[in-house]
Amino acid sequence: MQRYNPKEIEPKWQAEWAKSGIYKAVDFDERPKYVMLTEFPYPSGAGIHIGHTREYTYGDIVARYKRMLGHNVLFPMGYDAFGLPTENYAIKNKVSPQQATDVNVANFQKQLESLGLSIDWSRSFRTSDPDYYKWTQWLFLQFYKAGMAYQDEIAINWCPHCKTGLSNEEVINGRHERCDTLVEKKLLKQWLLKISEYADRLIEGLKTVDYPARIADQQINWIGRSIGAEVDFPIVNNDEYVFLHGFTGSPQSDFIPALTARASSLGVPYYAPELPNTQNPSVMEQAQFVAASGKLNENSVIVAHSLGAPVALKAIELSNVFIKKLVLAAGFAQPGFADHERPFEATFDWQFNFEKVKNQIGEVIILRDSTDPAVPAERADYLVEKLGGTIVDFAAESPHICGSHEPVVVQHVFASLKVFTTRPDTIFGATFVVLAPEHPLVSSIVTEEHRAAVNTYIKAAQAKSDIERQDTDREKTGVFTGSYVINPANNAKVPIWIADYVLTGYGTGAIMAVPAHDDRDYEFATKFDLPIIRTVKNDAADDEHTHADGVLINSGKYDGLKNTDAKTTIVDDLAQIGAASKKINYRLRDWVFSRQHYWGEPIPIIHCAEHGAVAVPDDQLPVTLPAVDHYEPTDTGESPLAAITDWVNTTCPTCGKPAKRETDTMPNWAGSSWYYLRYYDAHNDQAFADPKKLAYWGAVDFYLGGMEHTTLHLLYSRFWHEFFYDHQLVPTPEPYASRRGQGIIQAADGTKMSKSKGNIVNPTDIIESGYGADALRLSIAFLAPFDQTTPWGPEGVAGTHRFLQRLWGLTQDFITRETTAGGDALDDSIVQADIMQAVHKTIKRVTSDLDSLGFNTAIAAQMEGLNQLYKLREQDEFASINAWQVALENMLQLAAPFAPHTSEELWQQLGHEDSIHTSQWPKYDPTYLLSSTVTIAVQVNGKLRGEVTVAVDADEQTTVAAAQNDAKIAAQLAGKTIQKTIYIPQKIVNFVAS
RNA sequence: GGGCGAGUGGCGGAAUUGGUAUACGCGACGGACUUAAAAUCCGUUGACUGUAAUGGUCUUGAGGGUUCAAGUCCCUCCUCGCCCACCA
Repeated sequence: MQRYNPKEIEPKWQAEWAKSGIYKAVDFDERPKYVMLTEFPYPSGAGIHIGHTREYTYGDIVARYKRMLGHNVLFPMGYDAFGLPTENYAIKNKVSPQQATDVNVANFQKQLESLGLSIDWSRSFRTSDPDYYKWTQWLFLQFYKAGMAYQDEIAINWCPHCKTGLSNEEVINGRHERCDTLVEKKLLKQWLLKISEYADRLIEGLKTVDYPARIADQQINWIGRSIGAEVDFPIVNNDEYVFLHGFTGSPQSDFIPALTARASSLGVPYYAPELPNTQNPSVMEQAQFVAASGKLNENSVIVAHSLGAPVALKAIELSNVFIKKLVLAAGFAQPGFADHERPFEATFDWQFNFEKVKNQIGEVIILRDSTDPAVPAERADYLVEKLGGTIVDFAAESPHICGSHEPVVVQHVFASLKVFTTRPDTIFGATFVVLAPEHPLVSSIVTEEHRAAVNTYIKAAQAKSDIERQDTDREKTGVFTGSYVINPANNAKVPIWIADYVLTGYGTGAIMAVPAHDDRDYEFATKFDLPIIRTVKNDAADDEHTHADGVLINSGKYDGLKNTDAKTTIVDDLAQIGAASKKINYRLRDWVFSRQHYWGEPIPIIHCAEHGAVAVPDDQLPVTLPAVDHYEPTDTGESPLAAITDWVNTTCPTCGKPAKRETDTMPNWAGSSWYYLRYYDAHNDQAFADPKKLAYWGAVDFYLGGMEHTTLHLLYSRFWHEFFYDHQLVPTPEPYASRRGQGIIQAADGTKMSKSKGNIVNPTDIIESGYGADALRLSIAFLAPFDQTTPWGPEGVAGTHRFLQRLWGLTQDFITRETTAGGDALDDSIVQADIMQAVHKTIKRVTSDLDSLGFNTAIAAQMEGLNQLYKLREQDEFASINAWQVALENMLQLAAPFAPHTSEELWQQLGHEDSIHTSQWPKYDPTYLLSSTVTIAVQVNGKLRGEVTVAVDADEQTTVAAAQNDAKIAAQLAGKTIQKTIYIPQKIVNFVAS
């Protein structure tokens, strides 16, 4: 009899499998396809750890199981090779990152092979291969060409240790997720991807895939969709308004009353004259009238409608004063008014000293109505040409901007502060507003009296780290600006404060503070003694997540309304006067895509003085990394590539003139955002993958990975894939049909495994110690449910090793048995049935456990089955040869996904020439499970008092009688009357007695 | 503060729709084999109790409830883990 020696059989079968290629996935095969994907590893210098082993063992078990069920399984593996750790390792060891990667990958590959994984290595690649990153660059350019990749100078997260910018997702609790360094803010020109444009799609798509709730919830939470409104709070200032009506108009016509109403509510001075001879106007006469009014000065905001425009321009020219702002609504300064007989043209020469007028106006806004039948669109272009300023295109309430509200006009006339709120129902309780210290309006609204205090506060806020600023336990701080806004709901004048509890990056960077219904505002109001007005009775809703049925109070005409209804009603009403609009905000920010490091994919863009950022043409891809000696990161926010002038200097693809390459590289999340697709066609040099192969393999059937990637890689790759789908690059809207996260393995004491604690267990050591890969795989899979975090120590391997030895021993005993022929001994029929029952019970359990990813219980079932077979062996010593042969074969097949080497070896020793791994998964036969008797638990008053064995088809009467007659039960029932008998067939009898 | 999940022997963990709690394994203890140890094999192993029986009582974080019957369902509370977090 051979001894069980995994050290001998494991390498033997690994070599054999590699030779026969049984794990190669076949493109376009007729069997149903199954893509089993596990996250590819980052090839660090440390080699694989126990977490890799857990993930890949699970993946391999599923891959092997599906293969035996008859699927065309693709179980691929590659390397996520770009990134900081390799670069750091290379710098430290004075080798190139390419060389370091070669060494590390070779080591990983060896270790992964020693686990006996059924990977199709022919499809392997590294993200740092130019053949691969050519397509990463090409795909980036698809984003760029679609306007989804853009450059912006923004304050980004900067890791001072790694000397690179980071995305929001890479910052955990204010620290870089990789090195735990406190993140700083740095103003840098960055490439960004517009992931925020896919916010809704990323939420909606989750409904179509099979993800556990905790993964879906985490992504939804991260995207952070908030439904609310933007509300304009007019700023109280020293503006003085002049409203000039148009031809045949008056201060009562069109939108002028809306303006005067707003001005009165603001309590600011305004002048809205009736111009002379409105039915037969002379522009010069009207302009002289305005100029002579004495109402024009440096605080003037002039609003002119239609013919009021030339009147205003001439009046400014005549008055010789500087005015603050000019708003022209459907204005013009040339002849050609399509709708009238133009009686005024004769009285006006249409000659302006535009040079002079332009210098007399601070700000010009030209409102152009797209539905205007009277004033041609070019009139506005002419005005901008002569006066400068900006054109605002919109569709008016009534053509030629003659509506009675015209909210767009109102918005552009009065300076206002935009806030975002999810609680517009509480607006009557908004007793102050708060700006983030970085808000762009701060410097223009702060009064001289408060400027010094405000500046001090802003400086202090900037000096604080994000960690400090986001510490919720910190006491509220803030400073008054001296300015006020008008609450548009009740026209109350409320103060503007600055405080760092308002964040610049979210919403509008400004809030309306409702201390009665928001904890933070309450804290602030209490500290600075600001008024608190309760406006919703029974309000349990501090944010949009809860929807209590509160009723409005202290809210004017809205009193008595349910607050959930008031949210809509109030916004709708405010929208009427241009003071609010519905708005959805997301916590998700655009993806900062630039890294200032060498070891990454160069961003394939060329900057030309004339043509700006130009995409590198497809035929010039890949833009390869230059081979250089020095590539250390700089502290300046500039990539080390910038110093390699030979590489940086190039020519513009558009004009051929000298130009410079983009020197930032991509984050290492880039290569991993599409790698699964490359496995479908790993060596294609014409496309990132052949569309036919993409169509054949489709979505990944099962993607297993780490929970820590939920809001990083998993979210990023879904975003890329959805974008690809929209651009007809991939056949499915979602990349992964099903996703699961495996649990974390902790050290035996329940703490995190870490280098510094020295409690890391190296899987290779365990394999080489003599236990072998099969025992290691079993011990990890047996440990706990696959998605549960659990402590692990190598002691468990001894247990699964024993199981394999027992499996080995029983099979060897059978092979070397002394009984030869004559397996049809007369008395073996009962044992034979027992053998088959034990095996088929095991087949049933293992199969259903595998279907539900119950790896640990699938192994327990096999152990129980084997224990039973050992007991049965004592009864017949392999007399029932045929039954034993089949039983052992089935047991080996059940073990095959878990212990591929041992099962293969024994399978072949039992006489098979083909691999067990291409054999067909055994099916359980229910007829073997039938038993002639059944044991029934008997309770008295709900307490277990005994059990009886009855025929499986015994009826209620027989069973209850048997239970009652059982000695123990009879003793319990003595002296009691049975009130009720509960009978559950095949399971239980319960006597209720007293 | 918000979201999600979990509390079962010394340990990892089992337990279809409520229906024999503690499967399977580790560890521990006892025994066989051995000069000895390892390995292997056999046995015991939730707690208390002791009338040693085919015994009794208790036991799934705590307390209450529903039910013939609760680890499982309901209510209240406690503890732990993960994710998010001054996101308006």
